[in-house]
Amino acid sequence: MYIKKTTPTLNCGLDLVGEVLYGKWKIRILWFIHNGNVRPSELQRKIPDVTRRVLNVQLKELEDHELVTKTIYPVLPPKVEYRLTEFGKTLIPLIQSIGLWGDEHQERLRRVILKTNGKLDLDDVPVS
Amino acid sequence: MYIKKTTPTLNCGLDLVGEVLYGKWKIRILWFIHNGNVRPSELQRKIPDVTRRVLNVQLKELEDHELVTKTIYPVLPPKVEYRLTEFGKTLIPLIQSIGLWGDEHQERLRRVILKTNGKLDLDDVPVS
DNA sequence: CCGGATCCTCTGAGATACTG
DNA sequence: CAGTATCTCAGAGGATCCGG
Repeated sequence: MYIKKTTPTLNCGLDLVGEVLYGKWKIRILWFIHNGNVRPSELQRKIPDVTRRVLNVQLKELEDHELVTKTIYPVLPPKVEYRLTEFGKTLIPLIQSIGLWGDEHQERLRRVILKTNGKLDLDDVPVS
Repeated sequence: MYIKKTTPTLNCGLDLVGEVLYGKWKIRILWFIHNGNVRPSELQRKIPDVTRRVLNVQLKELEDHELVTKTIYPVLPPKVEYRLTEFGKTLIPLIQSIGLWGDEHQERLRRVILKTNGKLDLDDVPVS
């Protein structure tokens, strides 16, 4: 899940949040970082579908938006760590609530999503 | 602000929420509908930047996902009303929390967003 | 282990015009 | 007032390769 940039006019709080959370993997990244320092390679293992390039791009944006900080250790092999800023941490409860809501309504959500996507499991559909 | 479809594998609640909230205007639509019945023309006045086509597409998806219901009155001129389902209503507190967080951190958010976008309001910048 | 640069794909969403 | 059909396009994000 991710939130995407949209509004030309940034009036309400909802718009502003959209700006900083925009990006396909932002929310997941924040979630995985939320308890401790994380290295890029760990992140990639946790989120296997994202490529390194995109991961870096989105981390950079999160950094620019002051939600995470990046620490570079001048060692060999290179070591980099990300962690949430205090500001970033204030976002975690929200992400958690959203995740909880999703968990609570998991069955219904799966049902309506499947219904809509038309990705019915053809395996289960009788030919009749 | 909007949440976009993403995850091929729908494992956690976060992913599921992403599926149903995916769409550039979904969250705003839900927000505007959240206290009462709303007609398409009203929605468009509230969200002037969206086109009728896209509005219809997203409303249809919200309907398919059982977050809103559509009522068609067989009268002339045509009259249509949308309202939240009970399921849809359970989502409102989350949207509200996000909006509140955005409002609370409004100034900081504007700052970092402007900094990043580089879209400084040239009007307000003294020539000096 | 880490990041950056290039190239390419794909699809959501805008514009427009037409019907009931 | 409400809905649908085409056409088009930007740009987010994926694939790959290379360099420190």
